[in-house]
Amino acid sequence: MSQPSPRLAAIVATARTILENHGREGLTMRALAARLGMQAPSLYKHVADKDELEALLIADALREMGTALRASLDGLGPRRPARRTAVAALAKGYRAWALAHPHPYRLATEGTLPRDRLPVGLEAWTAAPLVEVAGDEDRARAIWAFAHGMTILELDGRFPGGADLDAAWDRGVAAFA
Amino acid sequence: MSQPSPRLAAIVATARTILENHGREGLTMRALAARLGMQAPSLYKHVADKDELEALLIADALREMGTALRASLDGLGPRRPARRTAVAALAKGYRAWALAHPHPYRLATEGTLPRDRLPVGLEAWTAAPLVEVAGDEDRARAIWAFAHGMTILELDGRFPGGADLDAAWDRGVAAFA
DNA sequence: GTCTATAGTGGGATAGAC
DNA sequence: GTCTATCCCACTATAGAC
Repeated sequence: MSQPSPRLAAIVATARTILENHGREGLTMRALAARLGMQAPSLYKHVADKDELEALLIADALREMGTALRASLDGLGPRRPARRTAVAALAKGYRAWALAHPHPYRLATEGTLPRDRLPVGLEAWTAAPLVEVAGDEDRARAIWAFAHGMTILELDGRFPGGADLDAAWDRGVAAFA
Repeated sequence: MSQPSPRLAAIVATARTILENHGREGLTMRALAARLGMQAPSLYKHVADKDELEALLIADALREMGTALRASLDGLGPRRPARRTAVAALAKGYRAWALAHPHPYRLATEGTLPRDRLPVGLEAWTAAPLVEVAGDEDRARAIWAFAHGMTILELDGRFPGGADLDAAWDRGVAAFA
């Protein structure tokens, strides 16, 4: 594992800022270069292509999500919580991270995951807290589908204006407890 | 309500074919015109812009989804089924339609819904079977989120290769029964 | 490692003649 | 309602000089 050059780290950090502020479509090689005070072609000395840059951003997002999920469980204290308590905590942490970082969340969860370009084991590491709490993989997948569905539908403005999304989340958490 | 011209109907039908075969990105005004044996600018005599064309396709998809959901319930016979039975039937019909028409499903469920350009009441009509079966709107939203999450994650290849998705669906259906 | 220049691709949309 | 001609935009990526 070689350390990334500081220059590359700066590029990724700036790309993340643009992603947060302007979404995936706003993240162009030109915009990124301009913000770094360089020309777009120069970026290709640091990154093979745009897909590689996106993969780096996805990896960052997955690491942050995994950290957020673990922090949610840590907040419950040292004793092993009831499953419903744990699922509720994970759901809360999941939703909170996604709403705080909608564009990185989309990048990391929509479309095909570039598994070839991600660190080995990262995807599983991110999901591990949920798998552990759910008890088995089938339930974990169902809970994840519920959480992702609620999140992406909320981000896309799919629920009616007056919808009580807290209540819908509670229904799902209760169902899977 | 004026009837659409037969020409417009043909344009939408051809657009649907391209969408089914090549996805949203494959549906360009040029490709559509070529398939119709005309030039791209001519399309603008029938449609204001590409967004309007997409809205027509979304409306078609919503009508088909609503029809498919109703057919799923009709298949259960004249007697009022138990909720779990009804939810299972809706889930099966929902997933089947989406897998049979992945690109129209994506178009109709991903991103912002152009409500201004859709027939009034269509969105609610599509969702009505689920709302009725669920009993209340919070549960309906939770079930929809689960179904959409399962569907879109499956379409995006997000589950591991060996995942038993039938089992995950069953878990969700059972949870919401 | 940065630059300039530019290739190559693709897209949505309009003007005006017929 | 269709055509031709065309504009404008934006993007990724490469070549070669410095």
